[in-house]
Formats: sequence, C-alpha cells, structure tokens
Amino acid sequence: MSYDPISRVRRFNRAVTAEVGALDTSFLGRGRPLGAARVLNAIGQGQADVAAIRDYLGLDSGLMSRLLRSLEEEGLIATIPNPQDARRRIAKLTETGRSEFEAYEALSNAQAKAFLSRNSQPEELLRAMDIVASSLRRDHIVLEERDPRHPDARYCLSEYYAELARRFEKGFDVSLSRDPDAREMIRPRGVFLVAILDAMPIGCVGLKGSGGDVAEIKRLWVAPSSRGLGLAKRLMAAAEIAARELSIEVLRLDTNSALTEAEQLYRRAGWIEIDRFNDDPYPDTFFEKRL
Amino acid sequence: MSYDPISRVRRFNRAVTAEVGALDTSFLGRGRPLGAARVLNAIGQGQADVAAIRDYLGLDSGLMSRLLRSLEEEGLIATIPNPQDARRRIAKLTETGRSEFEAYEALSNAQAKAFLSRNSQPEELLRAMDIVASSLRRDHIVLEERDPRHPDARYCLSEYYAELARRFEKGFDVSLSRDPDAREMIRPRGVFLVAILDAMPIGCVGLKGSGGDVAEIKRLWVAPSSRGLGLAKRLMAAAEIAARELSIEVLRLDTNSALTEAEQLYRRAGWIEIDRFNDDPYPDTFFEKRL
DNA sequence: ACATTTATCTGACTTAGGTCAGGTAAATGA
DNA sequence: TCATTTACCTGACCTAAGTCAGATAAATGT
Repeated sequence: MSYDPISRVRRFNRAVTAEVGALDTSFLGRGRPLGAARVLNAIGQGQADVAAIRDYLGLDSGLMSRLLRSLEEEGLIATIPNPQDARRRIAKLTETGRSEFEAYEALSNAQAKAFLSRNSQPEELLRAMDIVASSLRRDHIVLEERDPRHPDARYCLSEYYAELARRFEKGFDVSLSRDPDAREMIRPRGVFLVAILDAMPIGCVGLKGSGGDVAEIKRLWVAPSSRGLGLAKRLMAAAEIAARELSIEVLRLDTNSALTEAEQLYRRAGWIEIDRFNDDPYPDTFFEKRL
Repeated sequence: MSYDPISRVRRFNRAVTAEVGALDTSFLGRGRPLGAARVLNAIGQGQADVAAIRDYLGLDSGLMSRLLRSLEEEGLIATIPNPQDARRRIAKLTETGRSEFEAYEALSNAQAKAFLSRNSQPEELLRAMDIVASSLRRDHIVLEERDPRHPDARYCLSEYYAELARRFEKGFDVSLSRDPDAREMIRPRGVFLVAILDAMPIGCVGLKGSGGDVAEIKRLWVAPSSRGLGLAKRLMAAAEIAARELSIEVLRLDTNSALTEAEQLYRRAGWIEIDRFNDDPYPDTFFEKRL
C-alpha cells in the first residue's frame, strides 16, 4: 500500500507555493517592486545585454525599458550603447548598485541560513532538495568544458573518488590508480566535461588522449541527486562527439563490476568488452568502441 | 568536501520558483483571475465561512467581498446568512460551481500526472518531494483522533507493519502479535492519534486501555519523510495527555532493540525499563511510566 | 543608396490586486 | 435599552505589471 502519487505531487505543490514565498523574500525585502529587484539582480549576476536580461526574465520590451529607467534614476545602474552595435545597450551596476546587489545577496543568504537552522538534521533535507531541484531543472543542465584543475572539475572528481571508496570492497586510493595528467584531458589531446545545473556541478566525464588516435574515457560520474535523468548517457555522447572532433578513432575505458549500472550503460551505447589493457588494480572489466 | 549548504538551499529556491508556476498552472487554466480561482477552490474544498476563507487566503475584506460578488455573478457560488449569526455569511458552490471546481481538480491532477510521467523512476523523486513538503509545512502538522479502522489510521498501520517486517531479522507477521482490538483504542478505553499534514497521514500512536488504570502505548510510527521533526515526541506527549484525561495512572510499552531510535526517545521522556510483561514474540525491551 | 530589419524607447491603455475610510445591519454587553 | 462591537459591503483610490502601437536610430541586405 502506498499513498497516491498524484496526491503526493499536489501536496508538494501546495507546500512549496505556500512556503517558498516565505522561504526567499529577499527580492521584496528592500522596498523595491519585484520587477525592478529582479532586473537589478540579473545585472548583478553578470547579465549585461538588455535583450538577454529581457529574455531571461520574460519581460516585454516596454516594461523592461521602464524598469531600467527607474533603476537608473535610483543611481543603481548605468546603460551604455554596445560598441559593436549601437542599437543594443549594455547595463552595468554603479558603485551604489553593486552594494545594493550585495545587500540582496546577503539577505538571501541569511534567509537560507535561517531555513537551515530551523532543521535539526539538515543533511537529509538538503539531499532531498537537491533531487527535486535537479529533476525540476533537468532541461537546464548544460555540459561545459573545464580544465580538470578548475574548482568545478575538482569538486566532481573528489566526489567521484569518495564514491569509489565507499563502493569498492577494498576502498579506493587515487594514488594507486593511474590518475591521468590534467594535460591529457585538455585540448588538443583530450577534454574534460562538467555538467552544470544552476551553477552547481552535478556530473563529469574525462576524455584522456595521448596525441594518437586512441583515447580513454575516464572519471564518468553523476551526482546522486541527479541520477535517473539520463545524464551519464548525455555525458558519454558529448565525450564521443569531442573525440571525433579530435580525430580519435578508438575509445577505451575500464570499469569495475561493482559499478553495475555503468556496465549496462556502456553495452547499450555500443561498447564491446575487450581484454584487460592496463594493470591498474581497481578495474576488472574493459570496453572498447570504434568511432 | 561537500557543496555549500546555503548554495544548495538557494538553488532549490531558484528551481522551485522558476518551475513551480509551470508545475501547477491549474489556477490560471480556466480564464479566471488567480484570486477568484483561489476563492472558488477554497469553497470547493469545504471552506464555507467567509471569514475563514478570508483568513485562509490572507485577503482584505473588501477584496474578498468583490471576489465573492464576481463568483456569484458567474453563477458559481451562492452566499446565505449564517443561521446562528446573520452577520456572517456562508458560501456554497452551485451546481455549475461544483462542476467548475471539479474541472480545476481535473486540471491539477492531469498536470501532476504529466509531471510524474516525465520522470522515468518517479519513486525516488516522490520520496524527496515528501521530505521537502513535510519539512516546509512542519508547523502545519496536526494530531487528530481517529478510529483505528479509519482509512488514515489503516494507512499508517500498514506502513508500520511493513517497516517492522523490513527491520526485524525474522520479519513481522501481525497475526502473531497481540493486535489490539480497535475497541481498546477508542474512548473511553483508549485513543488512536494520527498526525496529519495537508490531508496526508504521516504518523500515529495508539493508547490501548482495558478500562482499568493501566494502559499501553502501541503502534508508534512516523513516516520516513517526516523524521527528524520531533513528531514522535509530540505524538507521545499527546498520548500521555489523553491518558491523563482517561484517568490512566500507569503507562506501559514494549519495543524491540532493533528500533534503536525509539528506545532513546522513551528514556529521554522519563520512561523506565521494566521486566517483560507479556509473551509477545517480537518485543525484547519493556518500559513503564507513572503519570 | 535606400528599403528593410532590428533594438530600444515612449505614451496610452488595461487588468489584477490591494488599501482605506466609511456605511449597514446584526449581535453583544452593561 | 442603548452604546459598542462585529461581519460584511461599497466606493474611491493606488500601485505593479503588462500590452500595444508607433517613434527613433542604428545596422543590414541588395
């Protein structure tokens, strides 16, 4: 017996619509109408092109224009014509605008902190919130190339190692494994891809090349909160496309049979099991795919 | 290494504010302004007293009055003076109003269903949504007395039995345990309390009396989605209050040491371990509390 | 060179939502 | 009984948000 899924979804909707306004009221906390606050915050987050902001916030061009004027009158922003195209305008925060934006950020952070402190064990709640956020925003996941030493990449890798340590019977120690040199996962030899959702890294994959026409897939990882969304498949497909761009002809990878879901993914994507091709202590299964 | 909790909360807020409008647009789907739709739905859900609706939706009395007039003009509701107090008014759906309300319900159900069907394995997502909803609405949890044969009570009991079956090494079979007769958990002998959150049962406890001044606490259960909110403690406190009302002087309970968190709860609430007082095969630890 | 397209702005207008100061009629308390 | 309180209604007014039809000026295609 289980409670009706539709009721559960609707209950979530009710809870969220009833409470989320209270959860983050930072946009209303500084005596400015919501519209103006949203524009100010979009600019503060780095959006500069007026058309881009309008598009992002879904505003009519007339309304947008008026909101920009009101922020200008407050002395919070300045707009200048785009040097490449004088019809377009670029909006930037002034000094006062920047400190006003930071006040909004501080408000929002404080509210998030207060929310967390109302919960005695926030870790499980946070995990649940991650799952919901990933699922709701699944269509906004973007894959980006990153240097493997970039903080986003390093976050993914450390989570990946931690997971291997949990799942392998004998644990996992990076230093025992052939950790690919960062150089070999940067163009022109290879690439390192990170899946980003709302500025948070939630998955990665590395293509490790040696300059020849054979390359290896390494470090495929998807955050627990984002599993079941087909992200691993998407990362693998993107890595394959990158491999073709780099004129790779043969892809290889090694894996461990403890990672059952991975093996299934490879087989379905047309990978074929081959003999061991390295003496790394952790993998016990080896695959190849000709492009 | 773990991602900053504040960023995670803010990411959830962004995801939810961006998507939840799209998640349930049923209130906007029938060409009526949001305010009127909300009032119609409040009445459809059984709210009748005008003041109660106004309070529930947080509306100004002038606005409320106008919304009621517009719904009346549409022929969806009828208002009559309260027979006990002719100043107050009672709002009820007309025939057309009822079918309009049901159209909203159908829309909302269809959207929830569509949302579920977009997810390949919705069970984990639903679990996460339950956790978030329970936590956000924790202050709205109410404890209500229910007949143990009421569907809400039976839902809780079947979940409780299923959990015992999972957690006990040898499983759990209700028929082997001394299942208290429903009569003994109804006043004046005892009570059965269910914790309700937004119409969904999320916990229960039974007070089983025999007519004398000794009674037993049975069937204490909290839904996994609602743990960590202090609900078990609250249920126990409510059961104690009910026991005092029924002139019970000694409370007893049995538990199994596999349920570690329960034992701690009892000790902290002033219960004292005593000798075995029944020959039920499942419990191995026994407690008593004098009121 | 010139018609067309594009990005933004301006003015006129609409709707939803909400506030506030009375007004009416019923209920209540001294 | 009668002043006071209470529940709801009405009219006047306000703001935020959004729509729409041009206007303006820069860029673009032929």
